[in-house]
Amino acid sequence: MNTTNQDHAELPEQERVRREKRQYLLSKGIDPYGMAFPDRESIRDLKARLLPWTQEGQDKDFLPETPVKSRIAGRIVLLRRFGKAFFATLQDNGDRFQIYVKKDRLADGVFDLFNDTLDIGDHLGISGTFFKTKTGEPTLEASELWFLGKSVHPLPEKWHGLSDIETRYRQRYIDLIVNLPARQVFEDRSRILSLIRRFMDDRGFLEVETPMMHPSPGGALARPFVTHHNSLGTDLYLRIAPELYLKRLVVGGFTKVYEINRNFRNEGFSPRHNPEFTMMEFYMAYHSPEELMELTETLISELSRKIRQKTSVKFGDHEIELMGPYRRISYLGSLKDRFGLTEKELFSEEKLLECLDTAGIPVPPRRGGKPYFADLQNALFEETIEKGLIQPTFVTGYPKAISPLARSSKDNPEITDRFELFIGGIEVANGFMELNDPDDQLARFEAQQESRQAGDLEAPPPDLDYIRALEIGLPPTAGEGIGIDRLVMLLTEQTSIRDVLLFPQMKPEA
RNA sequence: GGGCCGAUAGCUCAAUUGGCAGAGCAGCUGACUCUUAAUCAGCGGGUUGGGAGUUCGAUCCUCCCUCGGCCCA
Repeated sequence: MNTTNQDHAELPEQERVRREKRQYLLSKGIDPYGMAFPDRESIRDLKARLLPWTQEGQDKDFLPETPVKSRIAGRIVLLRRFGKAFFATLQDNGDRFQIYVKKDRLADGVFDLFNDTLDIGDHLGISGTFFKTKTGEPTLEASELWFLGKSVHPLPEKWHGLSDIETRYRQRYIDLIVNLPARQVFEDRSRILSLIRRFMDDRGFLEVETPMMHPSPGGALARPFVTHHNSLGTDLYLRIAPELYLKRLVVGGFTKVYEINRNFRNEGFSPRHNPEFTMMEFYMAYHSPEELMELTETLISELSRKIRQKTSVKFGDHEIELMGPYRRISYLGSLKDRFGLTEKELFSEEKLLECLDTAGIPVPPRRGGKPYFADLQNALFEETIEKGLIQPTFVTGYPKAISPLARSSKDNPEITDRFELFIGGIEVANGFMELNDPDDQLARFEAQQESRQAGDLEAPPPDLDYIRALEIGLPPTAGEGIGIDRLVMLLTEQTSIRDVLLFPQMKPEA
């Protein structure tokens, strides 16, 4: 990245020429980087104000009785020169408007100065009068111009734009300028976040912020990132989940809380995984998982209506209906049906291994700390059932062995009151009745500790302060986590998580 | 970690069997005061991602590396 002012000779021609223009402006006493531009009207506001004269099918000669004037600013994204006049398209906050600059309408020398130095990419301020061209295009004719920022690096070509995926992610600022649909995804993302907050606030939830740096990782099964606190002299872990802190708050008397923030898991990237990702977790004391599911259905269909103006989305090759109620299947029941197993065979290692073999699924390794049949069941479930859950489906009745923070079901102590929501084949939400028996919780932490000692790096160590909080007493509480990035993917119809993250994680540039 | 695919001008892409690396846009020069992918005439622009090898000769074949995409674990 060469940024010196003098040594232009070695730069690519286009950048050299732009830097020379910048120097020329300076020599004429014009600041190529401009100043604040007061009394500016946004292009969005200007377009709204002009609506009476610019609606579809209106005559090009239909103009306001008294001339409409405006001061707008924006980046030049298209430029058409005509010797003694030029048309340019300004882009301001994603909105575009055409301007027309005519030599004989400007003070002496002004036209040549701008015409000789303006390039696509530059920021320009203009004061002018609204008119329509002979083809009916709403246009602002310049009476004065201001240089608001020289762009010394050329933008991608106007027609094909920027399509190189790597550059789009690494130099997102260019992507956002030239690919307006990409920009729209992030506007939608922002609106989704604000709609979710309003939805939760309207239902009496309190938004809270709990630590991102944990002395001990917990609340999920995942490898953490480690960081170091210098003055404490101890390692800290970027959180893998806020769960244990949020439930401490329910113990503390906040009966309905939620947090929307980042979690960090030390794993690889994929079209559905980024090492840091956004989750909403929320907890409702005295409520049930049943109510969580209803709330989730309402939230998702409402978001879709507000963002997409309908309740269905096109996701990859699928048309997905997001209006509830969603289909429900049972974790163990679906396995029983799929493989024709009896209740007893469902827990037989021999029988489960047979099913894996038949389905051609690799056998998971034997691990300490939890019964092997649970890992076998899970491998079967993930490979045969989960992937096919395209339309929204709640899976209920997860086994206790893979649900270390969920309460056992009253009817069957081997399964928990837990559900996961799958949409488009991906896990979007995970909720359950929280385990609030401190002795049971301690026993499950100890089982995880065994897994950990047996080499399972995803199993977290016991959190004894959390046990102490449960001893104070957690009311019966239902809690859920919703993967916000994945929800945004669905609602914006993007099949890669990187297209809903402004700056997805990338390896360092060479 | 494994497999497949990709990286060529600022951007989007070509390049026959291994034989002087091209086009459009963008840029520069000139013409042009209603264009909108403006038009017309002319000109410049490359360490073909990096390194090694085979060859008289490599964008092309072989190997290694970097980055990216998809699939798998």
